[in-house]
Amino acid sequence: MEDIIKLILPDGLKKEIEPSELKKHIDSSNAIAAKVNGELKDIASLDGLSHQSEIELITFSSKEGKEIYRHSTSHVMAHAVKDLFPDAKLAIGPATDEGFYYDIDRDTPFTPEDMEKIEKRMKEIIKKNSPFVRKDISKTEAIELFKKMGENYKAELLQEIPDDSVSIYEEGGFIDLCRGPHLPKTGKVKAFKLLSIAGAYWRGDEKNKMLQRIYGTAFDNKEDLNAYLNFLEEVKKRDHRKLGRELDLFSLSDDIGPGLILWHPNGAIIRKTIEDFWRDEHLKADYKILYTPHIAKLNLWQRSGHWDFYRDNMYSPMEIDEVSYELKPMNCPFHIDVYKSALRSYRELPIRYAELGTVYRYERSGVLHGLLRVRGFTQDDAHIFCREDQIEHEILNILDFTLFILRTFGFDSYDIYLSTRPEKYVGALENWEKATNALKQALERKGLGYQIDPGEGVFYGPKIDIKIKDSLNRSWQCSTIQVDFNLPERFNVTYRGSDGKEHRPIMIHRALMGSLERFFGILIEHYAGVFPLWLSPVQVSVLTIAERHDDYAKEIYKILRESGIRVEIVLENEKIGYKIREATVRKIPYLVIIGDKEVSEGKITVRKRNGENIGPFTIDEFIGIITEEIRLKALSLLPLA
RNA sequence: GCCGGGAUAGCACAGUGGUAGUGCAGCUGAUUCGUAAUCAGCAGGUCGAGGGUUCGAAUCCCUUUCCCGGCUCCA
Repeated sequence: MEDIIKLILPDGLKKEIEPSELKKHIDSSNAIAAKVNGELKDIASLDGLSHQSEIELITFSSKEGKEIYRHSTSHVMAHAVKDLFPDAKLAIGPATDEGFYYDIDRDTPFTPEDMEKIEKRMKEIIKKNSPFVRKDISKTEAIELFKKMGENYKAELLQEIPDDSVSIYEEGGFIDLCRGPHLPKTGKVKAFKLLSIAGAYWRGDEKNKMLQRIYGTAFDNKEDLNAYLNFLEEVKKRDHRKLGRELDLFSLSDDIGPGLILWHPNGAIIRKTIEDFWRDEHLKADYKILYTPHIAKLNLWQRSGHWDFYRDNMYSPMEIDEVSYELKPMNCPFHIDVYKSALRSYRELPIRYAELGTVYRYERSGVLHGLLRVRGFTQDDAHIFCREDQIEHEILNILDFTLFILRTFGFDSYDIYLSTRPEKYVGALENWEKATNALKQALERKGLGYQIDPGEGVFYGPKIDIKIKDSLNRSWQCSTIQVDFNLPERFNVTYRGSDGKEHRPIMIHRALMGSLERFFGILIEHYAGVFPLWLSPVQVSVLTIAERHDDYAKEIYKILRESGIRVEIVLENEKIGYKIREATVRKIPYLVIIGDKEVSEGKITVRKRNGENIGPFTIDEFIGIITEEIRLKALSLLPLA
């Protein structure tokens, strides 16, 4: 048999080559590993391959390549840590989507200075360019080896590996348990950076010991590393907590309590604008708007099952006239009660109740985070009561509606997940089947790509989650659509069918933005605080050059205000440069400049947020332009005017 | 909740045991000015809270609240 290798180059090009030519291709493509007949292998293992095989060369540019690259870097880091701190015990050190980490057990915590030392040592290890050498040994041998080295976490991991033979990797005298593959040599690591230290439980279980996790990232060139570090800077600049303070949008107060948001006027007007939009669109989509109380009798929550399933997230009951009441963590039982306030006919269905419902949930103190994770928040909630045969159609409607709302804010790329039946569930298997299929069908009919999250559904029904991608391509989960068989059962919700008998409706829970607080936080970061005109707290600022222009400016201001524009006027005794700077820092979309020229012509000059000057306009022309931009909810300032 | 770090004027920060500081913001005055910061003066602090050590604590110790980075969890 002829020795032919089917080679797949990193760019996807296929070639048939002689084994002797392989090395040349590896070198020229800068491959760091290879897939042999679909299995990931070290470069070194390719030597002497003489049979017909298919070899795909892997470089950093592929997802697998990055993973191998960063995983190897984490080994180098562990090596450096062991060199500097021999008492440290190693746990696990995998690659992540953006980098890598290594969990380490050591009595004294690592300091930023330690990180510098570790980085320095890593550079030395990389400079030595020692090869990563794989060795296959028996499991018992391996356990003994790691026990002797004092690496009891590794020994524990080994106990659970079912195979008899395991692989270890050695590099410059440093040995680690590892499935591989790895870079051929440490010198392949071209650019890396240690980023942070944090606590992490051994195996992610809070009952276990807290270890120290060192995070880092690695790239195959300095430019990409720097680009990534710049991205992290950009994320910091956009932090909604920072922008929230700078733009005076919201605050948290020690005196009020953690996880409870104060919406300042600038944030509140944005929220009001979003709420108005939300309500208008819901009415158009044939939803009915509800308002319901913030507390209800404990009994209600017992009946709904929340008291059993959700108690950890609920606040302690309060006694009112010897009856226990609970702060609501969800809106559903209230909507059910409204449904039940009358006898319902099959002709009425679907009934769609929507509410901007404020709920309170206990979140552990360590997880609170600005607007993104809070204890009191307003859900853009709705519950749809429908017949079984209406589910698919309703889901289709909701999907359209959701994507429309999200697109309005500039979110047009999504990851969609379909979560199926978990181990603990209620309801008949057959219903689960039907509902899951209805969700699938709807997604497929919309041509929406989705992933299945097996077993990740809620105990009462399957669900669709939509994760949006923001302008930095980060994913956020906001929208959720959940089918529920449980609550209609528990509350004995019925409708009268065409047969005159009682039937059980299906309930669909759905939220589009999720929580207004969280969505607002995401919006702030998505826009970097530069809100589109329709959302901007101050849409136009009228600035004067000198005091003699005040009267004319006040007239302009009055006209704008009376046209429904959110406008302010700055009559301060300051130079125009100062006023423009102040307005620019506050990211105000349009500045109306009034000086001698404008007063004499009876017109206005406009400076756009991006620094561009437009005009002169008559005030009516300008109002025409911006009211149109507001009406369209345009995402960026109109290019021309 | 857990591990680590932190809290000093409205904001951003300096201050390692000996009289609490800087910049911006604020107030007052001067300046009347054409596209990202005019100048001068003034005022502003229980140094997160409580306790302790000390002749003396923003500084050292303990407790506590809150914040930050993670873990776990989630909208």
